[in-house]
Amino acid sequence: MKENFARRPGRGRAVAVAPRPAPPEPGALAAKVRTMVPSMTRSMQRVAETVAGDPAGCAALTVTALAERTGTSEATVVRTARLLGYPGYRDLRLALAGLAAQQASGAAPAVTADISVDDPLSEVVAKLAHDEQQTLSDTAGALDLAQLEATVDALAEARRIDVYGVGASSLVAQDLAQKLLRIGLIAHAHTDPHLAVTNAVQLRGGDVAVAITHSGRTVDVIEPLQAAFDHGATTVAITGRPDGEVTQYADHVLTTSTARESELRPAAMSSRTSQLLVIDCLFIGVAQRTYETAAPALHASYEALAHRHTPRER
Amino acid sequence: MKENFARRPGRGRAVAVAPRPAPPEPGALAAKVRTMVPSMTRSMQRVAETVAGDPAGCAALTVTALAERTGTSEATVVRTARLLGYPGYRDLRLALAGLAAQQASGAAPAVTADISVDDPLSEVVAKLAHDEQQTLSDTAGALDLAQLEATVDALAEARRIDVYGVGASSLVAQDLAQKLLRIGLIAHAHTDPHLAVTNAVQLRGGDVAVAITHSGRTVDVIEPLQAAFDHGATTVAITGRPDGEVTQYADHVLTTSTARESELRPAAMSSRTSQLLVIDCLFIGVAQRTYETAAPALHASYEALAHRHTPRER
DNA sequence: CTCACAGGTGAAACGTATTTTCGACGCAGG
DNA sequence: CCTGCGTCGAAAATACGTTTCACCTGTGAG
Repeated sequence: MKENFARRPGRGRAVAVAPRPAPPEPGALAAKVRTMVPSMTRSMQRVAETVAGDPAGCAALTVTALAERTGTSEATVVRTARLLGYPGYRDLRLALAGLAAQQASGAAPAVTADISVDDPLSEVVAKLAHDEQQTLSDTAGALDLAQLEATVDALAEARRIDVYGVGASSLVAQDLAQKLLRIGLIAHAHTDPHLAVTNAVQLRGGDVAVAITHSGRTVDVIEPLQAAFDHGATTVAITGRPDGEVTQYADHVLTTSTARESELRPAAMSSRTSQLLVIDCLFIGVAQRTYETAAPALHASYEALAHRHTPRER
Repeated sequence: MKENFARRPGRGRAVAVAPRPAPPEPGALAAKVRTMVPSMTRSMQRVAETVAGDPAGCAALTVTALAERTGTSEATVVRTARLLGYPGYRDLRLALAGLAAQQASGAAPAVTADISVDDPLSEVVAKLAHDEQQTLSDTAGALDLAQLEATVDALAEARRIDVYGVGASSLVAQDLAQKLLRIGLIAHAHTDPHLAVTNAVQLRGGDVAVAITHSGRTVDVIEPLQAAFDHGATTVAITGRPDGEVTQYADHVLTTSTARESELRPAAMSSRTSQLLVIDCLFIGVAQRTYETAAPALHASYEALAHRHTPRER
């Protein structure tokens, strides 16, 4: 496309289409429309106003469709786009899509309310996601890095690691054990309180015991931790209640945070998110410190599972 | 396996990507790219990553230009756009413009860097928390509400519910089963593939089977789901790969999203966050629908555990 | 080692959307 | 009524997006 010197010379206003007069604006389109409208012909005004009134809708339209909708022709639509500072309709349309996305995202009214019985599912999803995100930032912000570091160091050099958790926390305990096993450490999660105590008394200095309990008062978890503590193991408590009984027997305490709970959303639910974040931090921390052995171990465990997947597809 | 699905004639197989799988999303594009990239061919991956890396820049490009920039052909670009859920490149471009506008206005630089071996712990915590938050919004944004609703309905009225998951997903499976049990449903999580199949063949119409697998290709989970499917149960797949084999035997597919993975952060890690959010949504949804029985059941299970906590409080 | 096959890939044909051209029409002032 | 000026849209011209199809590459069987 050659230079457009054949442009109409008569109208001084319509010079918006010089080589590059101004970069097409992102969202200040409505304003542009307002300032330009007076200098437009009737047909162009219709187009401009339609576009400004419903960016999202118009972004979905082709020139032809928009022309029909405004009762004008394609040529007029293109002319309007030019007047608004875009090289052509295609670019106006792009800007329109951007504008639509902006005002759509701006319309996020922040969902902090509780989940209620008659919330539609879309609301439930939004609220849950929001709550968990909140829990994550709370946890990350409140984590005691010194305690975390100490725990990581202890884990990285442990001869053997026991993890205690019952109920909802048992899953978190298993998650931690699984992860540590994957990088070559000797870790075991105990769900049965009797077996947990039985194992705990086998621990000695250099071993690590981790207790996970949201309430900090779960006896089934406190007992094995105490046993481990008494036998000289390094003990760690991951709990939402730093003042709970469990911390009495813990060398290191990692505090998880609690989200607002409601009838439909028991505390166990949000505490899990928080606990898992702490677990992940521990895992990464340990993996970093034992990178030489962790990396190949991770790889090996991945390889070992490959044949358990269906072969085809990429 | 036999083809005894004549009982339910209307049942479609392998239709996870039907004519209109999901309306093209506005901003959840980066997430979509991540979930789809693994199932893409090399050339398509290049296109998808270029597009995800510089939405603003790419929005200004024509098919031809983008093809050249990625060293591929127009055909590949269009194919990629299709795979991402858009009718064609034109619409992908529109979405790109929207995304660009969004992140321009958001202006949040975000710490998206990978976690590396020598990051200090404070950095690790921040990055992990951020990544998981990202995963949560991605998942929430990409969740197919219709599928979710259908699943919730099926679960709420199920005579019996079986959940399959192995490895990291087994914890998620257990979590779901635990939660459903708490509100009075008959749910069981199967970790042992043999037992899972054995149980699956006992299912019949009105029962629900849920398979959880990030890869979508875990045979130990696919087999029981197929057995359940063949026996007339309503089947649900929770997977990060909507094109995986598991979806062939699933009446409803719930897609989880995938975060960027790195050497220190295997995919299983972020998929868990995503899976758990889906689980929670299912749980709340079911609890809402069965509120009359769910509320007292929740209360009862809470009471039952009270004596397991140390009496004193601070 | 060769062959046949499956699937990914891009060149080019094809159809559609956008842009440009050009003449018709309306209107004001001679 | 004619003339000049400017708006407007139909249709031609072009750019762009989409589809087709043949090639190429890698793979598994003979």
